[in-house]
Amino acid sequence: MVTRTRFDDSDCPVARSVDAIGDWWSLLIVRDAFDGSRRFGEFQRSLGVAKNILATRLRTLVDGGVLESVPASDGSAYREYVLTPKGEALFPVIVALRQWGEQNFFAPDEPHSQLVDRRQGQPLRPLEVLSADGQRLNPDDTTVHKVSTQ
Amino acid sequence: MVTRTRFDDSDCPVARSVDAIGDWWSLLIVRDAFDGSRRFGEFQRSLGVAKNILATRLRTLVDGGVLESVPASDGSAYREYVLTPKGEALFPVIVALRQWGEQNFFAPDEPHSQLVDRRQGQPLRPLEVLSADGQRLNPDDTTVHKVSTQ
DNA sequence: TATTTTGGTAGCATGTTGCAACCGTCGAGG
DNA sequence: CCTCGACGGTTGCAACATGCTACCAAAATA
Repeated sequence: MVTRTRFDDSDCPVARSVDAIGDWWSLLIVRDAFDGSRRFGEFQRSLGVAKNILATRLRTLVDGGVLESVPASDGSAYREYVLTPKGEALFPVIVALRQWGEQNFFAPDEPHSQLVDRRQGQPLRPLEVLSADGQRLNPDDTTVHKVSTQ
Repeated sequence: MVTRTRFDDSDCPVARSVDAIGDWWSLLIVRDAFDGSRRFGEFQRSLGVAKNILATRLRTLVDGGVLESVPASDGSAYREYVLTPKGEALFPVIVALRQWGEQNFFAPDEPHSQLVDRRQGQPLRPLEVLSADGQRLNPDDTTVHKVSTQ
């Protein structure tokens, strides 16, 4: 089990997010789910993870509301794991990780899998952090505002 | 040590990213670094992590090119840990995690720390995944394009 | 010079991961 | 039906990672 409740009381959203999906396999499971994996065996073959680990991770993600266990779409008696709306909301996280990886871990000519617009077949535009009025922001342009109790 | 080289040969950028920063503490260290933490003790007090763990994480992040160990800015003989350009490029990842946490782990009226535009004091605009021509994309609008060897 | 702070390391208990073996259920073929 | 392989796990155990505490040297402070 992944039971790290140290920061459940944290007021930092990053900490709670990391608490939910911040281990090695969970993010890759979510990536595969975006990629179309649904069945236990699909995740297992794709990730090469031990079955007991996968089972506990899937349980944790289901308990955390990221995945949902639903009857198999092909009519069989098996079950499938699909992203909930909360899980789908992780899309920008996965895209951000993907773009960071592309830019920092691959030589310019090195082949890698690429996420593309299904319509145009074009790679995506790099994510931009924008202010409320649409200005591009760098880390230095932002600051953490501590909310005491409100 | 964090020695998970299982996916070093993976062609998926997400896997390589997760390999570099996908453990529980690394992302929180990076978050604190964006937040202004520089010294060993700052990270330790902020995170409440054991010192040996923090030491190994900092070493791993420095080895991975995310952080850099530089002489202390106050002229003392100590050293500081600052983000490299590669580390600064994680900004969208942290913002994405923060926004996901805000939207999914806090009651509407529950107080939490907030990242704001330093100029306006306004919270940031939610990240958007855009196609090359600027259209907003949902997960279903994208697909992974496998690059074989090119 | 004495004392505290800083930034670690060492040892050990505990928790987590991962491999392999096992096992009940499902589904297809005959 | 009946059998046999695939599916989706669980269990036991070994190896490894994590975390707590104690300790320590160098740097700052008084």
